[in-house]
Amino acid sequence: MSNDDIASVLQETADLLELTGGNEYRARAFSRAARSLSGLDDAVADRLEAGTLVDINGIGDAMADHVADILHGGSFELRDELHSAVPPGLMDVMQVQGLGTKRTRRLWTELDVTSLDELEQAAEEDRITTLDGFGPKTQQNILDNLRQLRRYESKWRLADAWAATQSFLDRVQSLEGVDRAAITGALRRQRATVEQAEVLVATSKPEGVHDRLASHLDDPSQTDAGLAGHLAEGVPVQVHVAAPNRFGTAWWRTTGSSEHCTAVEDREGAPGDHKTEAALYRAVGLPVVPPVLREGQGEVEAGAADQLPSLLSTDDLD
DNA sequence: CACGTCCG
DNA sequence: AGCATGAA
DNA sequence: TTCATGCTATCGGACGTG
Repeated sequence: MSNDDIASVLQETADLLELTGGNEYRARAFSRAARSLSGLDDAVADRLEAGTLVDINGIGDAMADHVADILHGGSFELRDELHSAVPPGLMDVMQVQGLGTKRTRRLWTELDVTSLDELEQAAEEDRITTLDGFGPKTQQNILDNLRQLRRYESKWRLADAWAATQSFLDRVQSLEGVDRAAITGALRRQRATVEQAEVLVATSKPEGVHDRLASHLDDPSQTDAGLAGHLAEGVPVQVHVAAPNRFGTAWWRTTGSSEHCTAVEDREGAPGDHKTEAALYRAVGLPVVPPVLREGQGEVEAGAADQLPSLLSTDDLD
């Protein structure tokens, strides 16, 4: 449990307090405590141990107790109480840009909006403008921002998914039977957002590898080409398993995009088994196409004409 | 223009 | 809720 | 040291509303 994790529980409590119409100054106290903790250099757990938590601005005896509870069980009494007093969907409503605790509370109490769906419906039926202080622009902004939010729900930012996957890889690579493990899929293509992480594992003796991999995943399940589950950080992950002698082909195939793969296959048909991507591209008469370019945007034609753009790399920095 | 609300 | 201050 | 009391609570900019 990182400092930021603890801080977000406190901030959530502040929001819940305002959402339920509680004392706004009490809510601010939780906000301030959250801010102090997220900007703290040392680990909160250490501070708690040393008893120096109360030295921090905005943290007194009561708040320190709450923090201890959070560290121990992920939550604390007040927060649990407030949580059960608020419809679960209301927290989603607050994620809409332009909706804070005040407006969300009014939508809830005056229009019975308790979820994104109900919010959308209210806006479409022009009911939001019936509220004092909510005009046509506000209603339209709500609708726009709600749809914007929908486009990114179940999407992970590249950097977050990448970091989570990397720490999974670090553990997986040393597993018995794992010759090699690599990031693949949209994540390898460095898409700005990804729906899931994908990892390719090469193994020469598949027996038992599935189980060992599964033990590092949350809610693991068997799939056609390997297994699926969630990383500790909550990112959905697809683990593909392949024999080493066709690692290159599997890596290429799982990296995609499907448009890129189709474009390659349109030249020479489906590639055979290759150990490396370099061998695969050589076999189809193309230079190795960097993963970021494999989007089916003409990179195959460009490669065939030896016209691939040269990408910037960290080496280009002074 | 004054006020409330949201955001960072 | 935190914090400062003063009393028990 | 503990307890009781009273005072305080981030802030500036942007935007929409009436």
